[in-house]
Amino acid sequence: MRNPTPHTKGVPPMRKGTWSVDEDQRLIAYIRRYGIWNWTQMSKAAGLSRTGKSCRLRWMNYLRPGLKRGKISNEEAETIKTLHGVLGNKWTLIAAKLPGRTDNEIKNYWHTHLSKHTKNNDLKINDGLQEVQARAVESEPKNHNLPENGDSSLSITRAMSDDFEGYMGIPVSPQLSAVDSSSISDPVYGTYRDYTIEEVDNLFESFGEFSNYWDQPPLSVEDMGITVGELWGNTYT
DNA sequence: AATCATTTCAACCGCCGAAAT
DNA sequence: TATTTCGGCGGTTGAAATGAT
Repeated sequence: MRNPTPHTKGVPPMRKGTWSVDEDQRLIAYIRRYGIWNWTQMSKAAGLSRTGKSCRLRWMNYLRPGLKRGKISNEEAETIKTLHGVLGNKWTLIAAKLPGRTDNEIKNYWHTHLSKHTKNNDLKINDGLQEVQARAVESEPKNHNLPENGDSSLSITRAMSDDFEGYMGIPVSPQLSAVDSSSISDPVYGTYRDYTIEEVDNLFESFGEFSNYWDQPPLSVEDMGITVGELWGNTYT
């Protein structure tokens, strides 16, 4: 754990740096049990001394189900190179075309493997770029159901991303054409959702044992019944 | 085997827009 | 309406891992 935050008067100290196994277990167990609703409150309820942002980042980039973790394949690298040529540093949009990869992972890969080798690739795809851009602008906003005053630049970027599959022949996973961060599929536990506050309140009311949850100390990791080696069927250190 | 240099990548930061208060 | 909070994004950092000497 590098750079621990010094205690500031009146402000609870927050942990920073590398996540411990215990912290991972707590976050996973909490989300398995209660889902995702408010990262700041979830952190407290799970007994973590982490900011909500830190929890969200850890979950999205490392703990959530469906991440590949392995090396970027040649095919994936080609997709990243090509899409980056069209979209630029739109890491989230590029990641949406690569199943199981995070924007952070792709950004890292770009900087460490590709950024210095892209001059030729940029030239190669430049011919197609203008046509894709023109088509995206022309189709905006009527094909994307945007309000009149919507963010047309973002829509155009999305349109270019969608169109690029057809234009450049890049394979796109069907499930990713409509990636929605509000639902996450887990082969064992089904689908998680981002709950609204109302939904959480209703949930808590409907389950008597949770009605006084906020007054209770967090469950121990043992009570949560999760051990290292069982996390999403993977082992990690 | 020891030391120094380079690379990798997990996690932080600041900024911003949207939603809540 | 103004302010605060939250979460998403892209840029950046620096410890750990890996490679070179």
